[in-house]
Amino acid sequence: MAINNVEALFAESLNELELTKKQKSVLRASLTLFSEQGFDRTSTSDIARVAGVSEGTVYKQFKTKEGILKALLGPFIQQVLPKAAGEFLDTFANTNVPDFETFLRRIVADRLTFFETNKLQLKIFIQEILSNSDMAATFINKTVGGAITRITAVMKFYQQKNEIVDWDPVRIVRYIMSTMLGYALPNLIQPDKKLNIEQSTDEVVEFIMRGIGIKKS
Amino acid sequence: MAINNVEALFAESLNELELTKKQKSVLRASLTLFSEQGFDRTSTSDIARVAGVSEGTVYKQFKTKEGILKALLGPFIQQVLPKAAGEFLDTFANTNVPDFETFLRRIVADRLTFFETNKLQLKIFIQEILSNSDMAATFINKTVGGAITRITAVMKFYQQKNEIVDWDPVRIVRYIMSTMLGYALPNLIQPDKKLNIEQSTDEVVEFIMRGIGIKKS
Amino acid sequence: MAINNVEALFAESLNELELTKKQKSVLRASLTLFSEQGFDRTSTSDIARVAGVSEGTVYKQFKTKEGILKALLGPFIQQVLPKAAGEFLDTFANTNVPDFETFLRRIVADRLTFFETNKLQLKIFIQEILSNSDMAATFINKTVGGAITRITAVMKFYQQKNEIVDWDPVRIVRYIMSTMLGYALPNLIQPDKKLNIEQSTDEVVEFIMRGIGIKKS
Amino acid sequence: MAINNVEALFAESLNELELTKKQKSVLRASLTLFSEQGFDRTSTSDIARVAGVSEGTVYKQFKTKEGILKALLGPFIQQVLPKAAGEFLDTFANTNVPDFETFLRRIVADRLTFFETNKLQLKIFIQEILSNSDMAATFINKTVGGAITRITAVMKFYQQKNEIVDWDPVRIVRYIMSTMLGYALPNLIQPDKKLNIEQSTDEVVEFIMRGIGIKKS
DNA sequence: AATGAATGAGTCTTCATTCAT
DNA sequence: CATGAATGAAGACTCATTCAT
Repeated sequence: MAINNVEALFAESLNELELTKKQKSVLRASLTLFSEQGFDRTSTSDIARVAGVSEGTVYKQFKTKEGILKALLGPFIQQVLPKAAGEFLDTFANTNVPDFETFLRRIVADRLTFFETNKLQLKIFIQEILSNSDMAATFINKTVGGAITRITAVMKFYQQKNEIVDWDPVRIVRYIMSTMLGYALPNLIQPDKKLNIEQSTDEVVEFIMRGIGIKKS
Repeated sequence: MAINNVEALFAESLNELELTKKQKSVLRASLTLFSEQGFDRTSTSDIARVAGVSEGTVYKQFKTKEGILKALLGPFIQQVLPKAAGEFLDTFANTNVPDFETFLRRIVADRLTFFETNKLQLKIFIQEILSNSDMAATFINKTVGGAITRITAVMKFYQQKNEIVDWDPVRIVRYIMSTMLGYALPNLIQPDKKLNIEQSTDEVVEFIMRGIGIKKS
Repeated sequence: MAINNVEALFAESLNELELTKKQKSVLRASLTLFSEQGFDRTSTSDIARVAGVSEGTVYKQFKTKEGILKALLGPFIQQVLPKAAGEFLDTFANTNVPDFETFLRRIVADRLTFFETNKLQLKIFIQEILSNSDMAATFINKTVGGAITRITAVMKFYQQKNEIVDWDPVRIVRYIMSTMLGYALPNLIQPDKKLNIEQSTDEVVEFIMRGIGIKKS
Repeated sequence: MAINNVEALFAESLNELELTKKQKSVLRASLTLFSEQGFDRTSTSDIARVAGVSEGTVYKQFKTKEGILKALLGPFIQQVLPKAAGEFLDTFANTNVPDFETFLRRIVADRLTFFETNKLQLKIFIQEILSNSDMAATFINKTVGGAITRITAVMKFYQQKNEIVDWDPVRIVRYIMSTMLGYALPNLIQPDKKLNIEQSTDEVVEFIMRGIGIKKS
């Protein structure tokens, strides 16, 4: 069964929910099971068993199985890009505008930490995006669109300062993201392995700076 | 239902099968449906309907639903990395060893073409890898392991020629792959859009060469 | 779920119950919901919500969902026929025995008023009788049987006075009841429409008197 | 769960369905069970067991439990009133217009036979009408409305011939129907008892003719 | 070879009922 | 007394798979 109201995914927030201990246990069990086996291969009786509650309890707070998915992914999605964008803006709010490498390092470290913290949600999110075209479309429209505009502004700023190459900002963002993804992806497939954030950040920044930076003579 | 014998996925090859017109139609329908909705959200009756055959016919050649998946992914998986590795070896078989950029351009163009051609299989493959840990483990053991060894040799070769930075070859391969992935991924989510192979190759190579290349003075 | 102890339905009386404001609210909500959607399509949580109480409160007074039904129908059933029979007896207690038309008019007006007042209970009662054979059997045995005897006596009285045709009293009662039913039934289906008691009584009596009356020459 | 597409009930006809032996068995079992226990108190596993088939088979032809209900009631509803109305028209197609008593006797015998033959469907139909307001509304709009017009014409015809009293035709029809109902209803509650059509018809006609007929002097 | 009716285990979901707070 | 979280037994429905025709 496909997810009907993907819109709702982006509207609700987990924080607003009053969750009892058992209901949190349901979410924890669902997070594990969905990420390990996928949404469709996880039955609600699996969830109940792992959460140590009855199946009825699973449905008390989350009216449907999809409801659990929404409760898990909603807060996640709201932070994937928006927070990054917020970070950019905060950066400019500071009078001390950093050089691009400092800026990049901050972003990369922040996002790698976010990915590592939300590894399981990210895995579930990707699973859904690959088998639910609505999900993908809505995500792109609601989330990606707005972020691109702001990020582009940042890139142009550093391009004018002649710190990075004069490529299409979208292209630059693509490289930053895909390089980070190169470090994050293997950990999605084997979630028990932990990402070394510091080293990864150093490596990503080193590579990206070579790839798009401009050496001042 | 999880896939039981992932091992078998790597053993069988579609080529060995004698397929009638109707059976090919079943595979074509399955490829489309699996990639659009995911394996679990696709029912065998969906497949039969889209393929224009009876459900009985679906089960004539492919004993189970998983059998269809194996028939689709088996040949694909055997080519994801192995063929790339083969390409490397062929390169060395030639006496005319090219410079790294030429070598890189050939690999990138080849793999981007492969991804574009096998977009749907790739999408299904990723879906499975994310919800079937057996699949991931077997893939890594059987396929990735062997490729790494050979690729490492190639990288070291060019490092000794001082054409690329002296980083861990695995790290370099990670960047090459993730940069390509940055171009391929959006097309997985929206498979109707076609990748401009030439331009993408140019851009990938340009970025990678800046990122890991060493300018000869 | 079928009703187990229909017997009990006829034993208990609502009057014996001490009902708090909230419990009356439960009964009122149940009456509305049962009559609109039927007993089975009404959930106890619906009742609790409409009554503005918690589900626990619903079960405080009425041990089971069937208990609510019994509380609603018990008093109703005890009045459907018995009171009519009582009416007959009272009539004879009077020394002024009325002519049949007067007698009939009194009965019809009384029963139509009763139906109109207890429209919702009647609707629920019919629903139950049609899907609960125990209910029907018990009702006939306990309630109808006794009434018939007394009513027969009344009919024979008027037949001997040569006011009505000499048909089987059961047949005559059938016509009286079915003619009244002809006016009551449409209002069961559309309970918001109100029955015009006076006009209906006039019409019923006019028709019945033509049908079974004997003109004195 | 209420019935969603009552409209469909009136559109489809059982005759159009190709039913296998087992599927007919499902309908037969459903007819019995629904009429005995009611729609809601009958589970699909009950139906399967009584029909001697698997639960899957129940759902092969009738996509939902409601689908079975529609298959049972659709053909019934199309004949409740329409056929009666058709009968009237056919009567007028004959040059030998019968007197009202002959006409009435024909109608009553026909409808009592219909009720007796379709006793179980009628019982189910009434159950549904009492717990599904959509059902009632649609039935009245689609079926009753049209019939009234034609029946009214017939009544006026006999009124002009001075054979029956000059009451509102709707009122007359009400008496005819409710008197018949008086004979049919007890058999709904105890469906194993068979209605004596001939005697019932005689009695109904005798009573109705007294009630609305006009004696020619 | 092909069909599609038939199967039955398994899934999501509802709901009457209980009980700790 | 009142609450509502928790339970678990059904119930409607799906679907991979089989097999007689």
